[in-house]
Amino acid sequence: MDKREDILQAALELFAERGYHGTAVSLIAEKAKVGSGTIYRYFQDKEQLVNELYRYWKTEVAKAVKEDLADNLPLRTLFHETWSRWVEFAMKNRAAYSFLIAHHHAPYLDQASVAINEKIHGEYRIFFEIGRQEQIIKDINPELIMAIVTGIFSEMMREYWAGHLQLTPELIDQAEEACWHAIRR
Amino acid sequence: MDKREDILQAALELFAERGYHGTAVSLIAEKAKVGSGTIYRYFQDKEQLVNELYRYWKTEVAKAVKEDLADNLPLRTLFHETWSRWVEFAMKNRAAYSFLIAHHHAPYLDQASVAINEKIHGEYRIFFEIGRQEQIIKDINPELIMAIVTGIFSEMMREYWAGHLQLTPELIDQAEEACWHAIRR
DNA sequence: CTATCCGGACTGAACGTTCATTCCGCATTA
DNA sequence: TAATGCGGAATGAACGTTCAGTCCGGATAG
Repeated sequence: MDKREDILQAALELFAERGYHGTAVSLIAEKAKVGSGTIYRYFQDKEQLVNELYRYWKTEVAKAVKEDLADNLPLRTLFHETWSRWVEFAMKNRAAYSFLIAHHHAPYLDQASVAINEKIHGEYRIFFEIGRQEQIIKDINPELIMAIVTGIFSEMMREYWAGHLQLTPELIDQAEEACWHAIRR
Repeated sequence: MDKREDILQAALELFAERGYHGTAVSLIAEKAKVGSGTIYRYFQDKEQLVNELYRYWKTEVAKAVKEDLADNLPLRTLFHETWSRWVEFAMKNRAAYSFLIAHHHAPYLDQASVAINEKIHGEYRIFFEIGRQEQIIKDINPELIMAIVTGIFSEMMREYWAGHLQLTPELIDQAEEACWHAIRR
């Protein structure tokens, strides 16, 4: 019984559902089945808790997307593989992905969290920059390419979680293809 | 000097920047230069205030996008016109658009707000459904089409406001074209 | 083996602060 | 004078955080 894990898990779910300011520390304690004081044995304060969560899951997604990924795949194949893994992660870890997009630009994220964010963002962007040079991807600002891909993906997940969209394998493929049409030359 | 307007404007900017739970009523009062009690002369409580704001601006965007819009335009032209108006609105009313996307699925939105949401959502979707029948738009779930378009658009604005993207007229056109490529047949 | 002791993980009541909301007296207008 | 609009101090609930005390498993003493 790892209390630190229990606290992180409870906080993740509550922050994802109710937001940072909408979640009282006592509520996290209750859900994690610990005394509220215990939270302060593991985390300096509420802000450190949310940052630790953010960095942990941001890194987890990046790991899940990258691991055992053959390099020198053609870009279209790489895109397909990445898209699939992203979907798989988001569906397996709804609270985590939901938490990440909700806190993406939150003012209480500290320097370290912002740094991790930019690092990972850059790792994805580089692929589109290469594709652009190879004239596979549209000749437009790679930041816009990133916005298109992440925008489509996160909105699709939001609508799925809101119950407006059924994520069948066909729909996931259709979304991927549409996304590719948006960014390919 | 209309205090009700002052309160709505102050609340809009604060909610957009700091979120609902992150904004104290006293802060709204200070920014609007009224006593905190005055807010309760115009609004039942904080929740009614946020809902009134939401419905007001949701309706405003819809109006701005629709007004004086010729019907029987070809869908591609209609899409261009809508995209342009949407951009114009978002840039002229940063706080309002930012507020709207931040509170899109918030749990404190009441029935009336959700109803307006669905009504306007449906008005947009119908165009894509027609385009689908006319075989101009991809033969996929119209909700996915909606998610693609709103996802690209709102992510683009977020990145612009975060300072990561310069919204030049060319970039706006490029984004529109990319978005069209995603959804056209 | 049993009894006693001990460190520190843990709890939750309590603290000071901040919150949303109410209340009341003053100012303004009629 | 009476009625209304308003500001901001007052109120109590809820917040994040603290801390005195409890509990428990293992070390020590008998």
